[in-house]
Amino acid sequence: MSVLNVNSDLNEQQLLAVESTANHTLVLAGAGSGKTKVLTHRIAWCIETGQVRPDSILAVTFTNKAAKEMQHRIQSLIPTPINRMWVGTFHGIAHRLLRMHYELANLSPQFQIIDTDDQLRIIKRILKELDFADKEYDPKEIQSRINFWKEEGIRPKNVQVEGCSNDEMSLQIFKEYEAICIKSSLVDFSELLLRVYELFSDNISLLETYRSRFQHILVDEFQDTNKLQYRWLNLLASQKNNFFVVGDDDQSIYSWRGARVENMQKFRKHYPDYNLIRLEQNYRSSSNILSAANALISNNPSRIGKNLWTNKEDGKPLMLYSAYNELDEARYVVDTIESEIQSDHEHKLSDCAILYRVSAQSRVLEDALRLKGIEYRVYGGFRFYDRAEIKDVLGYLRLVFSKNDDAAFERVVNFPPRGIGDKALGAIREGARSYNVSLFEAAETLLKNKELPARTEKALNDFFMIIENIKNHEVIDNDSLSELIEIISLKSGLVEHFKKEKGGRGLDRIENINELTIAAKDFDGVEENGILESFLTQASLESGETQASEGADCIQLMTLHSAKGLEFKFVFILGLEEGLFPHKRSIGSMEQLQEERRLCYVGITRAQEYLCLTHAESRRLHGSEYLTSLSRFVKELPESTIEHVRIGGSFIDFSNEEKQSSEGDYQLGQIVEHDIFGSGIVLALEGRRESLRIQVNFEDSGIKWLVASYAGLKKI
DNA sequence: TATCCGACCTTTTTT
DNA sequence: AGGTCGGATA
Repeated sequence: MSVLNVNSDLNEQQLLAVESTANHTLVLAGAGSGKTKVLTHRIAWCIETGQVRPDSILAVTFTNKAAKEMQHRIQSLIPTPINRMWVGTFHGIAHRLLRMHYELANLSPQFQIIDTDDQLRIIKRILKELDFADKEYDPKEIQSRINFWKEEGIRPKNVQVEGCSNDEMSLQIFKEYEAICIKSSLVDFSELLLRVYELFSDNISLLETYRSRFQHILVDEFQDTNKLQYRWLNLLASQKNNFFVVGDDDQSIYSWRGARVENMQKFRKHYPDYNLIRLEQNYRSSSNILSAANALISNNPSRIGKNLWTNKEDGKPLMLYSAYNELDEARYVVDTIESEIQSDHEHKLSDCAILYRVSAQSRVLEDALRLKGIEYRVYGGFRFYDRAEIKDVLGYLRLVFSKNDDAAFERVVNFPPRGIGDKALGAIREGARSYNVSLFEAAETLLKNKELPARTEKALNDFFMIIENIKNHEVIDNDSLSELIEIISLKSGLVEHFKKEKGGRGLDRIENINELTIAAKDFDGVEENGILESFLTQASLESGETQASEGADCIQLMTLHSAKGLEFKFVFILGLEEGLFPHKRSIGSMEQLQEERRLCYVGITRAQEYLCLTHAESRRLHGSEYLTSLSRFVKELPESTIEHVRIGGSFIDFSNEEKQSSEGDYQLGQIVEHDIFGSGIVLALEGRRESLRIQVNFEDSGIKWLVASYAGLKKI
């Protein structure tokens, strides 16, 4: 099929984008408007019309999944092999560049990527060593502070401290952290990006090489780029390069992890000759669903602005169900799936998604689905390579690979427990610092010099024996990674340890280790150096989406965040209540509230034919029960698109339960007045009757916890 | 050194 | 409710 034919099924706007001849193009692509289609067709078109060779194209995405899908879709459009094209995530591409230019980037050739967990471990260790223990500092907070700095492109030497003691001490940790990373050749996620940025800005000739190599740079989900990623792209994309970005400001839902929608405005400023193309025809949703989405998002004042339209029929109205509580809500959703969807053989279970704001909401649903024997799959949550047992095995693997991997040493030296506690570890760290060697080498030295108590000495010797044992096997079968992992899981005592774990949890873990062995089989028999490296890289850069049930036909459960980019015939959005959605942590700020609204917009626009919204009048969350009020987002939807579902017979079933206490007098979001503090908004309720405590955000006096029976609050 | 118990906290997630 | 963390205890 020729590309011209392929392009013939594009609409006018899509075609303009695909064949845009401007050097810089910003495509404002509404939900369901064929964003990926435009991106893939453009690449296909560029190659096929002979304008560009695949290896002068750089296409950047945010997830590995998106990268793979893009590659796949392009290849299905054109016969030219595209494996020399650079398609990948920011991190994947950065990693590739650093491996190629490690010397210029001041890295050792065998630098290791560490993940969030390893990073936190290092920070905790630093805190302990610097004796910050007495102060109430949260390692996680420091971690995000450090990553925030890095994502701003800031090194410790560039930090401007403004007399804030918290910052000062974070800076001290930052310095120490950087020293450790340099010493042990560790690179964290934000470091990957920052290094490449510095690599390019410090080596103009290298930058020029890549500028002329990557004639075309394309970016997906541009609204999700952070500051550093933008600077990175901006460096690479000179005025001469062809820079093509696709994004939707209305779907920006990741500002909390550094995404900057403003990058879309920046693009317009940096590339003034840019060509702006709006994709506004929606091919996904029925007209009712789209009207609801449009009405909702129009309440956000700061938008670039676009209006999605469709030539589809009105379709079914949106259903709004008012549940008595979260159990009733789950029951209604599951019943509806059973009666409306499962009964019709035209429909597959996988056409159907249940979306919610917080992952804690999935429990009740899972229970209800299991009760009915309906297959389901929960997306997100724990990722495969993040599981503790997987990281344990990988820890051994890393240590076998490199003695100098301190993070791996710490993880594994006393796991499974073999009597090397804090004290022994402290001595080893001390030794490592004074001899300026790795922990592993320090331990060896301590052992040689007989500086340790007999018990520790024996334990440590055992540990070295294990590592030695594993290594010997490696020599025999050095082309079988899966075998090596099997040997590790046995010799390390991990499997034995997990077998003893109570509650069946351990068997799951062993199962996961087996899966890791299977994943490693892909690398078996590859006659190439650095197999271990590439396996470890895959483990740290990819989340391991390979769940057995992925292809199975089942109901899809996920948070609204993880639903972005997907579409389903039937969508249920649950928990439309003030305080839950919009979440109470976002209610206080205009910016965050707008982001919640965009999240709701993302949710609504996932639906093709059928959309059901629910809220529960009473909800049990974190152990206590709250009375709720309907989400403002529902009130922003046009009444004409909504049908209210009457509460079914099940209401009676629940009325037998213990009656709600009078805590119901207060609702989240309610305005109250206090004699001294003035007026404020109820943020949270806890306990009941005389022990009921209320958290109120007072206009003048800030957030306070009050005991309801003493406070004498007046409802307004 | 390992384990158990109570205090505390609780949005969203990719690399 | 359920997980994590730190201190106290075996």
